[in-house]
Amino acid sequence: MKELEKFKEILKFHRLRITQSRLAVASILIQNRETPFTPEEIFDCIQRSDDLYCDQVSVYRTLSIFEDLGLVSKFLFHGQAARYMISISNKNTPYHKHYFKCDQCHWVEPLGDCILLKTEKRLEKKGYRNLHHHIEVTGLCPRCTT
Amino acid sequence: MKELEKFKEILKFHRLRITQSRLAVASILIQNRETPFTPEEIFDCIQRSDDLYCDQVSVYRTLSIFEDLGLVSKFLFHGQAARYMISISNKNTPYHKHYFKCDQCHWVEPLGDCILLKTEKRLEKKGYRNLHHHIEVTGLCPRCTT
DNA sequence: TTTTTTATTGCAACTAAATTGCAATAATGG
DNA sequence: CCATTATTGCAATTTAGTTGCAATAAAAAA
Repeated sequence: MKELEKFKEILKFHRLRITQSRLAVASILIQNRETPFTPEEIFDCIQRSDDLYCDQVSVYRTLSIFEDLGLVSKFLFHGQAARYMISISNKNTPYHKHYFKCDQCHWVEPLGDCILLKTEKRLEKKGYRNLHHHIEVTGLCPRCTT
Repeated sequence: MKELEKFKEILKFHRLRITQSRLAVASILIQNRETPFTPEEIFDCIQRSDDLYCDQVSVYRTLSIFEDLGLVSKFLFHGQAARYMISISNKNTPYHKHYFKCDQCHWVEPLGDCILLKTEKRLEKKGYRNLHHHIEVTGLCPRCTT
C-alpha cells in the first residue's frame, strides 16, 4: 500500500513518531479517499475494525497533525462536524481540492481545477500573504432530485 | 434609516413580528455592514448599547430567521464561531457574496463577482439542484504582513 | 382603547464538537 | 535492551449552539 508509506515517510521527515493511532487514522482515510469523514466516523470505523485501534481524542489530534503536514484537507460543511479527506493523489484517483456534496446521500463529486487560483494570484500581487481558502458547494445530486 | 425599514418590511411580509430583539440585531448588523460578526460579538454590542436589548439565545434565533429570509449571510471561518453579515445593499456599499478575511486584524475585503457561477451553471445542466455554496479565503492582509 | 390571541422571549438545562491537563505508555535513538 | 521523551488515554472542561416551557409582548379583534 503505497499511500500509507507516504504517510510514514512524511511523519519521519518531521521527526514525528509512527504510532498505532496515526496508522489507524491514515488507513481509514486511505480506504475512503472519495468521501470526507468526520472524526467520529473515523473513530467508528476504527472501532469496528479488528486490527486497528485509536482513542477518540487521538483521532482529533492525529487529524490536526495530518492537516498541518498537508496530508489531509479539512472541510467545513454548514452546521456539521468538520470532515477530513486525504489530500495526496494516487495514480487512479488524482487529488482534487474542491467538491460538490449532496445533502441527501452524501455523495461527493470533485469540481475540477481550483477556480480561486486567479483570485489568489491577484491578491498576492497586492501584498496579501499566507492565503488559504475553502470552497463548499452543496445541494441535491441528480439521483436525489425527485 | 432605510435599511432597517427593509428588515421591517420583509418581516411583515412573512408575518413575523417586529420585536425589540429583531430590531436590536438588525441595527448592529446595519452599523457593521463591513465586518462579519459572531453571535457573541453581536450580543456584546447590544449589551454595551443603552437603547438596545436582546437575550443571547434570541440573537441566535434571530440570526437564523434573518438567514432564512436572505437578509444576512452566514460565514464559516475555519474553527471559529459562525459569522453573520448583512446581505442587502445600500447605494454606497453594494452587496458582495465572497470575502477575504485577515487572520490577524479581521479586516474584510470583498472578492468581487462570484467565481462559482459558471461551475454552478454546469452542475445545474447536469441535473444538480438546490445548489448552495460558501467560499472562504483567509490569510494576512498587506498591513499585517511583516 | 381594551381584550384576546398567539408569536416570541428569557431562562435554565442540555447537546455536540473539540480541547486540555496530566499521569501512564510506547516508539525511537543510542 | 535501556533511557528518553513524544504520544496516548482518560476525565474533565470549554465553546457553540439548541431545546422546552412558562412568562411576556406584539398584533389582531372587539
